[in-house]
Amino acid sequence: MQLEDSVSRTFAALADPTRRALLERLSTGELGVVELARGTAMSQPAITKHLKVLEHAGLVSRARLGQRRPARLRVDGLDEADAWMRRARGAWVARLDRLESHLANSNGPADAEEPTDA
Amino acid sequence: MQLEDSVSRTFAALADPTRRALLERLSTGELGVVELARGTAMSQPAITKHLKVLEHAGLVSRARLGQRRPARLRVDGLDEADAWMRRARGAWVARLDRLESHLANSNGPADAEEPTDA
DNA sequence: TGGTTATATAACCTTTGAGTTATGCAACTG
DNA sequence: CAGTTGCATAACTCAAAGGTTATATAACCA
Repeated sequence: MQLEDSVSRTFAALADPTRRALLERLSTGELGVVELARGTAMSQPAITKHLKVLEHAGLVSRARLGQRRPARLRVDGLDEADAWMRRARGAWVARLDRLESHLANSNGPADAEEPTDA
Repeated sequence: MQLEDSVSRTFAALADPTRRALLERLSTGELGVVELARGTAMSQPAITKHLKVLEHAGLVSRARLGQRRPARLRVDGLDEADAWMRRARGAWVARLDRLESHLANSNGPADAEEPTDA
């Protein structure tokens, strides 16, 4: 996971409901590890690990505030993943549109569905 | 993974660069397993597995076309995950905005940063 | 019918992920 | 100083992810 690209790290970080819940809670303000651990039925080390994953994905940053290291959301951490999704959806929809118009124009578009390789 | 929620399945599916590459290739049209396997340096069973993950995430559907079972993109498969990201980003930005205006109005907003618990 | 092609499944291996408890360490507090 | 609090790390378990090869199934072709 260390060697993966940024988009993969972000999606992987978001793929865990526990981590998404942490992000939601952090949207109300910075919180420390112990505070995050309360109310999750999970141990403190587990939270630390999840925070490390989120930090690696660029979704949170850790501060140094005396004895505490509160986690803070990084809003732009979503940018790359969001861009990927937006681009993907755009391309897919565009293709479906082309396909529909093709279907409307000609009446024998089967060759667009049947790959030449098979 | 079977028991996970839909958003988690989608993000997990997108977290693998191989699967994202498959999706990109599928955006040019339906493709069968063997065709997808060509050019990926991966075995055919691996592709079948990835397709199953993508199908479970609602990102592709499999057709039955004679002997072949071509995979087709499902555009709306991204909807839930996209909605989560959009909602999250909205909430985060909103909070940062509140924080900034708060900082601009009063000059002692430290209590908004220091959780009462610590 | 027999052979080939497309796909799925089985069995296996290795790596990673997510969690635990126990412990260390640094910083604050009396 | 001693004690406590916040967090990190170590060492471990267990399950799942991602890949492989070998094999089964099923449809097409001659």
